[in-house]
Amino acid sequence: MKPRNGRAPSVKDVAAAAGVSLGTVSNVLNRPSVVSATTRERVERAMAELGFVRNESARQLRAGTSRALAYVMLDGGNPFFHDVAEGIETAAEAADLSLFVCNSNSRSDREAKHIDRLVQQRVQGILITPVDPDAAHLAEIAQRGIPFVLVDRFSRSGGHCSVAVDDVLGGRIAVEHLIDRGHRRVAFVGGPSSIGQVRERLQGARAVWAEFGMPEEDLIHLPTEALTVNEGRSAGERLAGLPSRRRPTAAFCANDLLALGLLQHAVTAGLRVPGDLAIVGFDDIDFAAAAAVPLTSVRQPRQELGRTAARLVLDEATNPDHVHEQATFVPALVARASTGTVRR
Amino acid sequence: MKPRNGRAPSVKDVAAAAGVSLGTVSNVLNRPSVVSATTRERVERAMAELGFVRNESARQLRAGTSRALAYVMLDGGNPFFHDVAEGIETAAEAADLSLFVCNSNSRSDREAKHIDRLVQQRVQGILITPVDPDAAHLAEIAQRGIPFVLVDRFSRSGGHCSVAVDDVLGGRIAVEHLIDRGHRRVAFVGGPSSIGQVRERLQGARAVWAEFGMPEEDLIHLPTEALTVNEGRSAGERLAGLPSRRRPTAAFCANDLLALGLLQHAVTAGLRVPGDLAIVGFDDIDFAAAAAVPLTSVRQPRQELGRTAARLVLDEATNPDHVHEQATFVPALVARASTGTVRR
DNA sequence: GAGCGGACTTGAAATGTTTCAATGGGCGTG
DNA sequence: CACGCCCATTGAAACATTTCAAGTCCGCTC
Repeated sequence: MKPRNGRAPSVKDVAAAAGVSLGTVSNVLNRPSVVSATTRERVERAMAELGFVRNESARQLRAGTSRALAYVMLDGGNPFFHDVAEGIETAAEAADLSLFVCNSNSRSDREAKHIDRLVQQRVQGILITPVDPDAAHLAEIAQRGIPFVLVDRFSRSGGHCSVAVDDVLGGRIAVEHLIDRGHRRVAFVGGPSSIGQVRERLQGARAVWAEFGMPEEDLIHLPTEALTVNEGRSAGERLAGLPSRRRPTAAFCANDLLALGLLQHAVTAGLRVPGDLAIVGFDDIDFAAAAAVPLTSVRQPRQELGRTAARLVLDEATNPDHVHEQATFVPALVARASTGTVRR
Repeated sequence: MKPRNGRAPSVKDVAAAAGVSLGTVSNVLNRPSVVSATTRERVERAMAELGFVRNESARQLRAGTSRALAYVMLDGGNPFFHDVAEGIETAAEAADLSLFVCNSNSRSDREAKHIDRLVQQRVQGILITPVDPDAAHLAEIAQRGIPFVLVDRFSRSGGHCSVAVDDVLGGRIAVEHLIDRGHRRVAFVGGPSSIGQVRERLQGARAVWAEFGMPEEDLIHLPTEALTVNEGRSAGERLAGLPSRRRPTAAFCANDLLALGLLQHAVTAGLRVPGDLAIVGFDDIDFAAAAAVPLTSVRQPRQELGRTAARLVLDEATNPDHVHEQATFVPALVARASTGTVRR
């Protein structure tokens, strides 16, 4: 490799070094089959010697198309989103695209900023788990004609693709499992209810509760400010503070982070899990199975969620006959020790 | 906003709509102060009407400089790296740069592919926690003149900046803490030893063990294949399989994921933690504190690691007098319940 | 030996910005 | 009224690539 002289070598430099024209170098790069073996080799040697690397900006500017997809995730601290991102990356890799992963950290302004940049980059498509699925800046993406898929959220309008799990059903199977195990007083831990997921999981829980003829007041909603471990702990405190006649024997948490926090508080407070308090989480992140008392959880097919979302966005990007699709997955209960015993 | 007609509007379209020249539109974008209030307003209105978004490729091509930094992380499944990424993002945001986060997942080929793409994108700088700090493709980045910082690894050669924690010291304080708590037989859980971190933490552990005059064979190395929860569990099995005279009363794990796996196995096997087995982890990820038995861990200043790395890479990118720097942070023990009691 | 066809290669245009020297217009000053 | 100055705007060049119509060369056939 030649010593750096400040400027990165361009196709022009390569062409000069190899004694061919610009067009030929470009052909070596993009249609190697049309150039003869001997020139190709000469050009490739020149590239190696100069340390040539194609300038993607210029390529993109001329070709008009970028080689990247983007995923804007809601909470980088929640492993669930990582697993989704892995699924997307798998699909992107297969399509020979880069994936830019951004993290909005549940902040709408950060989300908007990321989107802005991605649109400026002219990414081929945007996958997003939004802070608010009805936000104006989302509609703008679609209007702009950028392929775009909601991940882990439903599209109310049908104006774009979405990929999600049936959360109402998820709530149902979680609570049905608890009823099955003999619990007659159950807490639902989760909030804020501005999050659609939370509302729907609670709705499913209430529906099945009623169907089993249980009194409404025995399904207690413990609201939280966010879906984090910390909030789970604090919910634990509130739960412990309830008068014992009203205290639930089981809790269904809106996600695994809450459940882990609640579990920790319970253990610290000397409660046995599941003896004194059974716990069900949601998402089935790896840490759920790895908790000191392995956590029963409602599994979402995380990787597949990501792969499907990527498939949809690519279809929208390349297929002129694309029709928007709302992919729905069915959640499944994974029973573990945290709900292990049947109450007498 | 006008209806889409296929092509995204360019500065040329905006100029035409506003009745000004190209240059003026560009000035509105880049040096708003030099253009008069009335024209600026007219141009801005035209932009809004047309839904104009600057084409970043073209900007970058002409300006010669990108507006992005990249972090290639080693293991997206480990929250530690997330926290580092958050630190980097904070700094990037302050400098008004985008951050591309890539995940090599400990695979050298994926790492190389990511780097390749980043170089093609002409990112301003690359931060990386590499699979192998001596890999050839790392040296190439530097040769190419791209600012570049090793994160959570030491630069042996000094040919670039690095940001890391003193792992030998980390190993020392972990084991000293255990000795302090009265443990006389301790396991070191971690591997593969191709990872520098693992070697150094073990080295620190051995050093302090010897200094306290403990017999070498009572510090038992339980090697693992990776630093994951699963490997922690399997180490737990091997540990339980040891004859009781040789079985350690405490384990120091090379990271928190291992420690969480080990903790889980111990609890499942009916061991009390810390009564029967004390556990110390490393990194102090949030899940460590959130474990059912809160985990004692050696804390690394994760966010600060990231912020410092970003600072260094930006300095290298902008300051002609930049000198490479090896930033070293001091780890600190965070004692929690998993090592709670003093053995008589 | 003229003509033809195929295999490679060339050269120029085009992509959407930024930059910067040059231009124009208005206004105050002498 | 001429001059000079300043402010705002303009127009063209430059960035590194891709694309594609046109060109060159070569060997083969009749």
